Amino acid sequence: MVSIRDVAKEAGVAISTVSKVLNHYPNVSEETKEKVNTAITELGFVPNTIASALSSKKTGRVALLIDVDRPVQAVDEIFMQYITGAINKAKEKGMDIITVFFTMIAEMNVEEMIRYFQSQSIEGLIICGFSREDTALGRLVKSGKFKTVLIDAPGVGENTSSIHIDNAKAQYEVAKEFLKKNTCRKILYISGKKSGYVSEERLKGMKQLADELGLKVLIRNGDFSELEARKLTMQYAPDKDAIICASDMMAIGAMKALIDMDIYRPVCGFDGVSLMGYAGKQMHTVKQDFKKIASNAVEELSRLMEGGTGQDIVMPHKLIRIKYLDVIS
Amino acid sequence: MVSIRDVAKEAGVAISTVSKVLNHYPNVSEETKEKVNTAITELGFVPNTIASALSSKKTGRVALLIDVDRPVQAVDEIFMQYITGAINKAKEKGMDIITVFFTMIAEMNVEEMIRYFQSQSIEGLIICGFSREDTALGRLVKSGKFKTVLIDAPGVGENTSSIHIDNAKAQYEVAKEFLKKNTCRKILYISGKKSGYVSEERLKGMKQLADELGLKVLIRNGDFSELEARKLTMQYAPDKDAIICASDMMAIGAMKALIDMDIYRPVCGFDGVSLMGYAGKQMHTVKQDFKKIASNAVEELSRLMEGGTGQDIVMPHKLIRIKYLDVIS
DNA sequence: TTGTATGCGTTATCAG
DNA sequence: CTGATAACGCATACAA
Repeated sequence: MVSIRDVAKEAGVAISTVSKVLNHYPNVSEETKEKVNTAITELGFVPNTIASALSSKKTGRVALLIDVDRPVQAVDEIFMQYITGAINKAKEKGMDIITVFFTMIAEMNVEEMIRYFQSQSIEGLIICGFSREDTALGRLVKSGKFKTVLIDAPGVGENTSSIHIDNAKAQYEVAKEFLKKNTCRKILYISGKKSGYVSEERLKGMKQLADELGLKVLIRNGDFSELEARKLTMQYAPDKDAIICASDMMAIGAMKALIDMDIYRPVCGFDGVSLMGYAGKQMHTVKQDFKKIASNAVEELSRLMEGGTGQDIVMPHKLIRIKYLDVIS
Repeated sequence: MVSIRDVAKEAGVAISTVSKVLNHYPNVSEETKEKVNTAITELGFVPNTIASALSSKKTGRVALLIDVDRPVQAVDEIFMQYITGAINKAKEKGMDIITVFFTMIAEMNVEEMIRYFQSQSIEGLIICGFSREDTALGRLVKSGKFKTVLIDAPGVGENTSSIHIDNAKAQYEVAKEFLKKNTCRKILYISGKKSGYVSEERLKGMKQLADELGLKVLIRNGDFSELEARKLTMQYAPDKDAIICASDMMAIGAMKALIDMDIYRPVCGFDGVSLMGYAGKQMHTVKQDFKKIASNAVEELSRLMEGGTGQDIVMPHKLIRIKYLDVIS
């Protein structure tokens, strides 16, 4: 392997000089800069990030933590968007990113987690799917050992930022739009998890709209499960006018149930996954740009690692309707 | 940060001794092993993988190369399976894995690719979605600079292994099973890419069956595209008895087209993605365990990196039928 | 503006 | 079986 030392020799300068041009230091004459650069290309020199990291004590490595326990396909779509968005932006910024699944650290206590990430020389974390119940992970974040960006979870602090859409507003808007097309008064609202942040936000939006329009809303928790939504629909839908769900998967479960029951009720979803195109009916939903969100999360993490302080970032959303032919073309 | 040096001091031994117990060298007395280990836990020492890698010149880092250009959802499911399978196994083996998308290296020539992976201290590659047309990537593999495992592509060599199911056999079997339930003679076979390895293998299996059963098969390339399969179905299905596709996505496209045309023909798929549950009809298909395949790929790569020589690995497959209620529960 | 020297935390070689 | 000590490739404070 050709090292900085060989480059120095070839260019007839000192090692430190090479290092300086490599890291774009000021105070290097154009002349020597050129000498070094030609030597670099001639020798095909590749800086060794490992050595660089060891010496500078800056690895630029971050971990993308993802909550994949359940093998649900539409969730795959969302996570793939997160992963591609994050990885591409990381490459662009010269950062190094590894993907870590919750299951890999599920059994660990805080100390073990810290040790694990330290041994991996991780400097920052991006967490998708953080829930209040996950106390170990929560304390890891609070420990301040790592700069952290939380996707879809609150918790802004000195070295923790949060990024998400305005879930309450989005739910309010999509439901409003949905009800404009379908005049209904008795609604079944299938919420997410009982004490989940996004679930609560969306529920808040729904309640606000219900107040404004004087709707009669029955609220049930579907746990973001397609199957659970199916059951709730079968149980409660018959005497309701419409079903509004806090996620597309639940909306699909509800729609499929309605078809099997052979009754029709309009259904409204949330997330904008392409599976909606296969559900049989075109539904209203909220489209989140997961890729962009992850991309911005990486950028925000980079800012934190450079000394910035935590902040709350709100991303835009769109109201859409998804149909099969759009999805496949 | 507490280092090996602190541990040595605490345990009252030399640095090198600590290193030896850390790496499970023989020739270390139980006594000193204990002294060192207690010191380690007391101090909460975490070995620095960066320093270790620099010194040993072994990073244990591998890259998982994935071909995500088209944003197709069922493909997401497959890639997520690959990713989780690979990452979990890598953690288990103490390897370090980064995910790289084809788009990130698409513009590079061989030299640039080599440089990129070297700068990342990558020692091995796992490639999913390699196609003959990708000459730069092909030459990267042949360069021998990195140990490589190819998923679903041929190319066994000194330091290259290949892992895949027996595509010809699987296509033969699933089509046979399918035709046992649906007595047909005139078949539309929608193949994948014209000169793709898996496509050719599957086509081979189909042809063999056609010979055996004296079927009349019209072969068309669907390019693994749902939309293309839809078009082909609309064009050719009316005077055929059944449609057999080289992928589930194309099978779904065909099925949806048939529904829209309001005619019925049995359809057979290949891959076993859960989206099949949403297609409206229960179809025959081949189930691949993508997670296990990726997991084994990592294991194989590890073997290569330890000096093993390349080999061809054939994974098992299953014939199944997917229905909605199975998918969501 | 450039060069020298030291250290980052390990591993590995070789003496003892 | 254990301990010095020289690398590994680079960054950086400091001297020139």
